[in-house]
Amino acid sequence: MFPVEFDVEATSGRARAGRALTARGDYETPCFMPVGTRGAIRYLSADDYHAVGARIVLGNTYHLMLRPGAELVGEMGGLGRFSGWDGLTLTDSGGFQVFSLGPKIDDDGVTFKSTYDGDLVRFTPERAVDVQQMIGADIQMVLDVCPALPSPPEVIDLALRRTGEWAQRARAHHSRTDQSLFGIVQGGISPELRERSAIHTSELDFDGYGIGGLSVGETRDEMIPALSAATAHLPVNRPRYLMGVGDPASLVEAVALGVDQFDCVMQTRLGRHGTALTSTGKVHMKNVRHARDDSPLDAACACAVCARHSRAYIRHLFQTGEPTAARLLSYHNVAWTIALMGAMRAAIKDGTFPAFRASVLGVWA
RNA sequence: GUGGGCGUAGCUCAGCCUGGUUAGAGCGUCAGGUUGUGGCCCUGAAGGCCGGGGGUUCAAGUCCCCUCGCUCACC
Repeated sequence: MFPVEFDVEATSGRARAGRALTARGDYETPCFMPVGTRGAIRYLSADDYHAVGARIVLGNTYHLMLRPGAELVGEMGGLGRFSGWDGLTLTDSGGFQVFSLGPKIDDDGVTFKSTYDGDLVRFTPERAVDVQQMIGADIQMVLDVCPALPSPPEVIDLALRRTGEWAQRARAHHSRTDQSLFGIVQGGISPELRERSAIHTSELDFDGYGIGGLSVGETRDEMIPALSAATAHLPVNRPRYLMGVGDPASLVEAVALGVDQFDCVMQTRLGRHGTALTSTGKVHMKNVRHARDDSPLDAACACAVCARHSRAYIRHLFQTGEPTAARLLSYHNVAWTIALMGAMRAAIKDGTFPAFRASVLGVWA
């Protein structure tokens, strides 16, 4: 386990601007990590990752294990080298697939039916660590149990207990010293359970801490107190990662509560299907009102798509089903979100974060 | 020219045989949704002189006659 150091460079209330160190380099926070589930951010290539300002790109253990296989990725030099990406990488453990694919769960692990060929796939905390060590991302996540919300208390409680036990097993099993391992806090929308989970997970002394099981059906008003309870009981000198959350209002609220990094598929999913994130809110690019609009997606955006292309052109590409449409909007949405995180970081450092937060909430809340 | 088939939403078609609320579907269009990703998926809306005319009937997209258009086969 690589002992991540996390330097808090500036604070504004509970919000932090920081720098985290991994074996292969550091990253500045607050940080948005685009999702490349199967080894690529959809429609983008490694060259683009730099251009949109990404520093860490996600991969998914479950998907990569099935195709092309963890051994193969390892043989090819690990996820970063395999995908031609010289920035940092993080693999999600497959815990979210426990939520999204509904496998059989027992105390020892989970059994998936492969989404590719129907084969049964057995996953335990130890197996998740082994597979992720082969895939070789800079940061790996423990296998957790992510229940849907709302779920009955006994379901949340069982998920919490298993996540805690599995975290301990993963921690004990992890051996790669050039790779960081993050634990994951669960507990539904209950502040009490979140506090308990945060304390228990912290005692295992991970390199960083994921906060999982949020944005899975609850409202933002339900999410905030649970998130607040979690970050309040996590160590200051380790990065906190709110998993799967990426809408601008939640990003700014989570940063205000001391979260440092995020991932989300929303940016690329919205981009593929025609919605742009802009400084004035969501814009549906398929709408006819853009047909003769020569202006960029967002006049305040510095990305390459906004520098070159009009709304009229992008709408045309969507109307005619050109794959470039999805590419351009995915590119913009990722770049836009990373820029938003950079603006938050700057605002925390120069003392204007409260005003910045209010302005974001004014558009997105 | 003769015989057959087809004309219903922007497109592809159900419905006609056996007449009966306000004529439906898929796709497309328009408007929303999308949160640790299978290029999807979900919700809502707009949009019809049922080719035209005449007839039968209490009632016609539906039955009858005429007509126009498209199409196939045969001369």
